Parts: sequence; C-alpha cells; structure tokens
Amino acid sequence: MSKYQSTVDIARALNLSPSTVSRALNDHYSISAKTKQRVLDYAREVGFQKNLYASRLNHRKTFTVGILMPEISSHTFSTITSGIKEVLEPEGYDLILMHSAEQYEKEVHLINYLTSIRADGIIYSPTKETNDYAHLETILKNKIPFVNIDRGLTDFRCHQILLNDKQGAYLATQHLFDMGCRSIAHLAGPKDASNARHRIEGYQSALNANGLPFDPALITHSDFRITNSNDAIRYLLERDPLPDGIFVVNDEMALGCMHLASEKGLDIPHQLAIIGFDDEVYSQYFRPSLSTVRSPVQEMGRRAARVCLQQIENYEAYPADTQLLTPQLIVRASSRRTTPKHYA
Amino acid sequence: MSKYQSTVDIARALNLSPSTVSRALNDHYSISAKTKQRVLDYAREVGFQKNLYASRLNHRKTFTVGILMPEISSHTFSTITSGIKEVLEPEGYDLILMHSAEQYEKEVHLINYLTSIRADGIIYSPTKETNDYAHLETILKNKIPFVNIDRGLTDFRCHQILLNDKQGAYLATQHLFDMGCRSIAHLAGPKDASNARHRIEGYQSALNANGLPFDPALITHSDFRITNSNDAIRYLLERDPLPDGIFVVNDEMALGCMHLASEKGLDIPHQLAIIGFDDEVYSQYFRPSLSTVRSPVQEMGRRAARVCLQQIENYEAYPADTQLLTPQLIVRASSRRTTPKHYA
DNA sequence: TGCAATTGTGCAAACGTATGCGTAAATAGC
DNA sequence: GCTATTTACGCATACGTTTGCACAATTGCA
Repeated sequence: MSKYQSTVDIARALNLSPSTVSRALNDHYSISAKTKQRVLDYAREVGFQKNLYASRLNHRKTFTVGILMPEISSHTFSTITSGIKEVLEPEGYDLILMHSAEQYEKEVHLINYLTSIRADGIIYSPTKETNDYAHLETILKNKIPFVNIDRGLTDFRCHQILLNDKQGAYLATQHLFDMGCRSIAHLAGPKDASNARHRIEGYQSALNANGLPFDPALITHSDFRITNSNDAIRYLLERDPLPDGIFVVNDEMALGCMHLASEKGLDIPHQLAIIGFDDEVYSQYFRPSLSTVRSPVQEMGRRAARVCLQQIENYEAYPADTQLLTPQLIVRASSRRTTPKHYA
Repeated sequence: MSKYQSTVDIARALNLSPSTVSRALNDHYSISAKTKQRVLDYAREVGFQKNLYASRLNHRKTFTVGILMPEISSHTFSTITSGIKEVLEPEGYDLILMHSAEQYEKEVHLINYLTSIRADGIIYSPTKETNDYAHLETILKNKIPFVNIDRGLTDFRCHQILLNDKQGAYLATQHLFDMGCRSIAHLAGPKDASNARHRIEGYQSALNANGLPFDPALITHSDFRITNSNDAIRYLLERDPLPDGIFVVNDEMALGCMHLASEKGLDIPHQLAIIGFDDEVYSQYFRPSLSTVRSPVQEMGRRAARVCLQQIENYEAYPADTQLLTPQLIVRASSRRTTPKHYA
C-alpha cells in the first residue's frame, strides 16, 4: 500500500522536531547547513513529497489556474491553451486542464472541483449542453477570477473573450459572393452552440447585404465533427440545382465536404467553391488548399490569461467585460475562382 | 478579495456546531431533515464550497488520477485521453491533465505536483528531453500506481503500454517495397525519441529483409512538426536520383511531404509513393488519401487505465510489465501503385 | 409514570505543514 | 570572565473538515 512519509516521520527518524524538518525542507535561514543536509538526504532517501493538502490549508493563494474545456482534440483548444501558458507560467502559475467532454453534468462537477481546490482563477468554455448557469453562481459569489472564452454565454455577466463569429461568417460569405457565387449554402453547426448561431447570422447578413434571398433549404445542421456530417453534406451536394458555393462552419467539416464533392467529380472551386472556418493546421496542405477564416486563438488564450491575472491582482477593479476578437479571411484555392484586385 | 465561507462560518451563522454542518452537507443519517435543509439553503446562499485541502487531509484516497503528457495537440493525445476516461470515469475517478510541453524541467515539476496532491495513480509519457529518471524514483519508492505510455523508457522498470513501432515501420516499408519501390527514403523523427528510433529500426529491418541496401543518405531527421520540416523534406525531394518511396515518421510530416511533392509536379504515388504513421483524422480525406500505419491509441488509453486501476487495487500483485500493441497498415491512394491480391 | 430505546447534536481529536515566539547554546565584544 | 548578541532549534497553535464518542432530548412501550 502506498504510504508517503510525513515531516513528522522524518523528524522522528532524525531526532528533530517537525518544525525544524519543515524549515529545513523550505531552506529556512535559521536552520544550520548541517541539519539541512541531514534532512534533505533522508527526505530524498525515503522519497518524501510534501502533502499539498496540509501545506495549502493555511494559505490563501494556491498559484493554480484551472482550465476547463468541453473539447480537447482540436487545434483551437491546444492553441488557446498554449496562449494561456505563455502568459501564466512565467508568473508562476500551475495550469490544471480539465475536460468536460461536452457533458453538462461533468462541467458542474469539475467547476466544483476547481473551486474546492481553491484555484486562483478559472478559464472556461461551456459545453454544448450548458444553458443553466447555477453552478457558476458560486464563482461570482466568492469573487473567483473567471474568464469565459470561445463560446459566448447569454444572460450571464462575466469576463468573456470571444471571436466575432458573425463578422467572420460575413467575410466568408461575402468572399464567396465576390467570387461569383449566387447560390450560397451553409453547412452549419449545432443549433444550440452560440458561435454556430452567430455564424448563421453573419451568413444571412452577408446574403442580405448583397441582395441574395435567404433560402432555408440551403442551410443544414450537423455537429462540428467530420465523422457525423456525411448526411448533412450529401443533403447539400444532392440538391438540384447544386449550390455554387458552400460556407462550412468549420474546417473539419469543410474537409468532408471537399472529399465528397471530389468523389462526385465536382470541380472545386469552379463548380463549387468551399470555404471553412478555424484554419486548422492541415487546411493549407490540402488539394485544393482550403479557404477559411482564421481566429486569433493564441491571442485569445493570451488575453484570457491576462484578464484572469488582472482579476487575481484586483478583482474589484475590473468589472465584467466582453472582448470581441477580429477574424481574418484566408483565401486559398478551394474558393479562388477569379482574382479580383482586392484579393491579389 | 475572494474568501470562501467555511463550515465553521456556517455553523456560527446558524447556531450549530461545525460537525453538524459537516454532516448535514454530507447527508449524514443522524441529522434531521429540517437541519439539513437549513444548512443546505444557507450554504447555497453564500456559495459554500468544501475546502478540499482540509477535507482530504484525513483521507488516504483522493479518487484522482493524473495524466501528464508532453504534447496535447495531436489526435494521438486526445484519443489516448479518451480511452483513459472511458475506463476511469465510470470508476469514479477525476482526471487531471497536465502538459509538460516537451520540457524536462516542467515534467519534474508536474510529477511533483501530482504526487503532492496524492493522486491515486499517474499515467505518463516522457518529453523528448527526458533521459534522467530521478524524479520518477519517488513514485517507485512510494509505490504509486504508474503507467508509462506511447514513448518507451529505457532502463527504468515500470508498467509500459507501447506501440510496436518497429513492426509498424516494418509494415510500412515492406508495403512500399511490395508496391515496387526500390529506393525507399525515410523522413525520421528526432534522434532521441525512442519511438522514432524504433521506426528507424523497422525501416532498416525491412530493407534488409528484402535485400535492399541501407543508404544513410536516404534518411533525414526532423522533429514531428510539419512547420519545422520543410528543409528535411526538400533535402529528400531534391536528391538525384529521386527516391521512389518515402516512409514518413508521422502523418503530419507526410502531409508536408505530399504538399511539396505536388508543388514540384511529382505524381503521387507513381513517381513517388508516400506512407505516413498515426492515421490522423484528416489523412483519409486528403488527395491523394494518405496511406499510413494506425496505432490503436484508444485501446492504448484503455489499457493504461486498466493497468493503473489494477495497481490501485493491489500494487504488489502486478509487477512491472510492458505491453506492446500491434499496429495496422492502412493502404490508401498515396502509395497504391498496383493492387496485388493481398492488398485488395 | 417510569425506564429503555431512539434521535439529533456537540465535543474533541486527528490529518500534515507552516510559523510566531520562546529559549538554550554558541559566539562575540569588552 | 561577564554580558550581549547571534544562531539553531523546539513548542504550541492554526488551517477546515471529518468522525468516534458522549450526551441531551425525544419517543416508545409497558
């Protein structure tokens, strides 16, 4: 059975008091070099590890920040995390990653875990299921530094760092229009995901601005995963007449779209122009390379971390605020049908 | 300043003793329904969260398992994690993900963190820099359930779940030979990564088995990332005569390889056959679709979790042991030059 | 009405580490 | 050689929660 030694055990073994052992382990000035050496040697020999539960019982600050994400397999997640690390690790914070796997129940459990270990701050993104924020009330009541990212929260006041999804979708749709597309379909995300909704809004807004009618038959929903999207894609590809452009809610599904379109022998981009969203690492290497909308995800992580730090330093000084990041249109071969000047 | 209320605070407010409050919060049978309700209501009102540092001070078991990975952006990592969750969450364990970012120093720090919070088990993969295992001695000395995965540890006795990388590389190289390739290059991984080394061994072994000479000029190294591999890829593509097949150490770099080869106007697979390793999600959607070697990563996670559980239940009963998982050859368009019967 | 059984609550100790304070021993200063 | 200072350590307490035990209050039963 695993059993760590304690400072008391060490004290007994070396005929010292626990306080001396504790001070020796923490390199306290008042302990003689000789005693320190004795303690350190013995501690190493028995594989001593401080019990954090005891150690932190006295201390207000834990120097840990929790990151809770619904999804960990995408480029977006790992890059956000990387941005967060960039800011928080130099400040001495440990990062604890937790994964809610798009399940509300787990999210609640893990938020409780993070507050129970008295994380100094929490950076969070909700699951697709999340529409009750009762579990976040505790965080507000205790004034825990908290930042919501990537997926917006409606009717809950807190710091948020979001992408301007509507603008990104607008850019993508406008681009397809500029490339000559006049029947633009949208392969959308889940109806209950706020960023997917905003992308639909941007899509509609761009159609509207260009005098194109909004045809509900040209929009279909799936989740964000390529493996679950074949039916939705086929629905669009088998329409008659075929749309001449598709704005896809993310690159992963856009990939599936290109794949099935190729199988059908469609010429991309001339028969069908395709643009995705997210600029995954692989998107530029595709044939044809995939046009997309890039979100400054690393910057999103950095900002979230900074906002978290500010709250840690002075909670009251920073009232809840939402930052909207600006997306960038990336034009590649999957949509480049002509080359008007402004896209040169 | 954030300040949680304690059971003592609640007790004072409700004119109860801390023990009654504690029992009420834990739904202890000996507390009256009325008192429980009073406590629960008040606790909710003030946003009470149990202090885990105090709570776990008394208890041996924490029901947490730490996962420490050098890299979190790949499909491999997220799938392994998913396999681990599949086994451990139903058993009631919380999973704590930590990221060493290929830095030995961080690895040491985070291993210490995980032992300090008395994780019931640790599932781990070393960084590329790791060749000193002093920090793992503590784990052995305290008999902490521990499983190393994906990247082998040399000269350190512990439970390991690894892929048979040599066999996978052998399969890939043999396949290129079967497709008619007679000048097979290898775009390898970092020299100090054990799985990259094993893949080189498998490559050499297959050359040898087929009577092909090993030409050191046909092997070049890079790290595993596509963004850093252009020079290495160009080195191979600019050789004269051009190799007629390349076995690439992972799919990500194979993608870069296909991309640059296409830019040079090479016909894949007929002038140059390419096969990768890992079967990333996007590989099958490429054009040409990418041949690869698939590792049962989900199963790797499941097995690691099971081995971890066994140790938690009875450490002594399971002496250190290494399991080698069998890779699977996935033949797709990037290497399918002819179609001999056994690849039909 | 008296006594036993049951119910609900409080007391006190324990978990392991950190730290203010007290003090004995060693050293310095004259 | 005596006092003053410094050095090195121990004592006691605190952190917040849990839990064995004691006990008061209530109920049940004859």
